[in-house]
Amino acid sequence: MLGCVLEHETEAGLVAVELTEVEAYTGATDPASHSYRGRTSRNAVMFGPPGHAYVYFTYGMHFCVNVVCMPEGTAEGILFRAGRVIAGELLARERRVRRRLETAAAGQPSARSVLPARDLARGPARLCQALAINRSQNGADMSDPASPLRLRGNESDARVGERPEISVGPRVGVSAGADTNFRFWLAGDPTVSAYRPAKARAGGPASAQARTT
DNA sequence: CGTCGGATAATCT
DNA sequence: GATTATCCGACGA
Repeated sequence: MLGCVLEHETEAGLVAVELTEVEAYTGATDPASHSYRGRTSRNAVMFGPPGHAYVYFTYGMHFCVNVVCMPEGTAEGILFRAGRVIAGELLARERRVRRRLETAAAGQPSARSVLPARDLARGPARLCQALAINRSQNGADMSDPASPLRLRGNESDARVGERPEISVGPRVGVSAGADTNFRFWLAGDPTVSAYRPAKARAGGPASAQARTT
């Protein structure tokens, strides 16, 4: 998927990103996968045909998008973690800034300067913000060129034909399966998100028992 | 620059 | 009731 283009056409216009960072989730064999414990209403799309979008809501405020990768019944997919905006940067910037203002609305106005271009889709939830991907895109067929949300190759990239250098490492923010190197990114690309380990449970496993109030 | 805590609600146990 | 495939601003170096 690295180097491929994900684009979303809405009434507001088109935004496209070249994927620079992805993660694999291998379902039944992967304790970090949402589909590890079988089918639920949330992950149902993962059990469907490949090429469709599995969009999920997390942390009470963020969306992330995967592409289903295996035949019906096998719930494996690729999470799109980051991309470089190659079309519709103004629209992407609008969406990202608007979200930022909404978040800060209750507090004091932020005196921060302009968002750097590399941060527009740097991270799975930011990528969904920039592309306006939400619950209503869950199940969309991204393999259909006529679909508003679609995947394609990147024929216009000057690097076509070259072999990109791909780095590999553990996935971000997962606790189970943290030792599996299922994260892949274009080496040295500035739009790749920063690695963060899963949030440690306060004080470690021992204090989890102590905290029984 | 790095590290930390709060926000915030669907989902699962 | 706990956890979460995250982001942002604050703070300290």
